[in-house]
Amino acid sequence: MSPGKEPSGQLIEALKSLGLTKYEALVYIGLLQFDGATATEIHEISGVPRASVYPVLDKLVQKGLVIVSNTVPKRFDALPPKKGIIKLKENIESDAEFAGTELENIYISRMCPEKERQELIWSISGSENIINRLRQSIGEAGTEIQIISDYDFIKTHLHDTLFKTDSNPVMQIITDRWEGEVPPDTTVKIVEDKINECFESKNEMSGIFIIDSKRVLVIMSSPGHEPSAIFSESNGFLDFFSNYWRFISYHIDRKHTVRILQG
Amino acid sequence: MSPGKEPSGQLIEALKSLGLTKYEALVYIGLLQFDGATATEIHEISGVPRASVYPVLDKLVQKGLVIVSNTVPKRFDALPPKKGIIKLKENIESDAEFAGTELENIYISRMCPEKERQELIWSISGSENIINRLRQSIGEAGTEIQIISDYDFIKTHLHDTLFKTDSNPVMQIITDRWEGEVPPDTTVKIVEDKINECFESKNEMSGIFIIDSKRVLVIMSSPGHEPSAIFSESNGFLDFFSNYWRFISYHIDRKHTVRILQG
DNA sequence: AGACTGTTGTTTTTTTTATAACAACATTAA
DNA sequence: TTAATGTTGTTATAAAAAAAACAACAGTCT
Repeated sequence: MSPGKEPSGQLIEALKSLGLTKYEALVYIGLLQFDGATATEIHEISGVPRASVYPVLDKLVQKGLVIVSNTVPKRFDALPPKKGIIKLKENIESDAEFAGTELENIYISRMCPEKERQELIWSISGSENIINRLRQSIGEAGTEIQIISDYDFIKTHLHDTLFKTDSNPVMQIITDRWEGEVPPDTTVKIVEDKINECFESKNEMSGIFIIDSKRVLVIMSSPGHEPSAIFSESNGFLDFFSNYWRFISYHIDRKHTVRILQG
Repeated sequence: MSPGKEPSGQLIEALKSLGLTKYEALVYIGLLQFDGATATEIHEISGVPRASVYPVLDKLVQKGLVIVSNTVPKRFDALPPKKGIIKLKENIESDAEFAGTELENIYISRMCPEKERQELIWSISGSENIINRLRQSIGEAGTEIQIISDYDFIKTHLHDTLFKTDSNPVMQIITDRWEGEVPPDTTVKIVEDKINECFESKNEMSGIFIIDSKRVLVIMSSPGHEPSAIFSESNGFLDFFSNYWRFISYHIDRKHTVRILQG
């Protein structure tokens, strides 16, 4: 029995996060390669110690990923991968549902010092988390959105969000270029030369987003590091960035070649 | 800081299967109760040792479930439960997708001694797994389905499947009663008295299903035990149950009051 | 006897959970 | 001012639990 090439660690990790142990993953993978194998064959294919194969198979049967023949020796048959994955996800899904309602109960009865929270400045790490928070804030915008950001970022992460706001806020966008349509109620200022000077030079900021003059999100990404962002509703913070925005807006009108698009 | 009532073990288990550790779950739950808490407060609410709170929070931040203020002391804010769960599921979903394609690759290049497998008899445990396999077999039926089962079972688990077969097989059903419509091409024999005698008395079988004279699935459920089933394409097995079916069918016509419905 | 299956214990290893100690800083009281 | 006290954030390390690995044995078949 050739052991086949052993499965990638990544695959096993993936199966682990679906609720299997390393052995369970190995045995399941082994069974997919050789449907109807005996315990000893599984041991040989998967590299799992023979004595450990039995309890592991028990668990897999229990989880409904494997069925057993009642021959001697026993033979085992694995659910095809698609169905197997669905089954594993089902188990997780039901847990997720339970946890969801349970946590919601806890959440609605929480104590929450809103007053002070507002003055705090929050850090967000990881580009995905930043994008999420940003999209949410833009989606919740009531009247006004101010943006300084390079177009690549807007295009890849924000384009749809900007068109899909419920309350049609007035948007002012300062960026380096623009493709396609401009959203309604929107002014796009395109700084054709050296946009970098404005916000990408020293401090590595790659974007400033001010929502309803009430919330700011500033993205900072220095090369090499994970991108991070700060988010606040603090007045001081807001004043600073509102001023900064006004300053930039005024500055580029005078010093740069600016093209204006109206939505 | 009142510790609040401690979260149910079930909730923590659910969150564990979503990829959190016990501590991570406790801290997240704690933060939901008291948004914007400091590490020490979290320790007090959640019961997690203070020194352990920090690395746990790191991981939660990493997973995008928590954001940090840059005050001193640091304050922490949890993603609301709905979004938190979605985020956790996203991580799992991407793993599931990866595992799915990866396993599929392994699966298509498997070696599979079909010849011998056909002669094996497989055991399936757990009612859900049994139902799944049964529904699949019925769905794949080509020409003929023979069923002996009590109507409660058919009604709760099989009703829709029987109406939705692609290839309109001829169906013969022996049962104890029937409600509503009868599927097309179907003969239902209703044994009005003592159906138990046929298949529920001693051996505790609660159903026999023969598909295309090619596969049999026999469900056995003794009270107290988990229901189990055997499934086979073995000729000997098939012969036995085909004969059994014929025997029952003949027997009840003569000894019992039978009502016949035609679909 | 020898090869193999299925089972049962018992280590070893790894991951989580728990405790302890420390430096940095702030607050209070003498 | 200094000493005493308390708090935060870190680090190291011990204990416990879960997984993984190994060893041994009885039964079965050849």
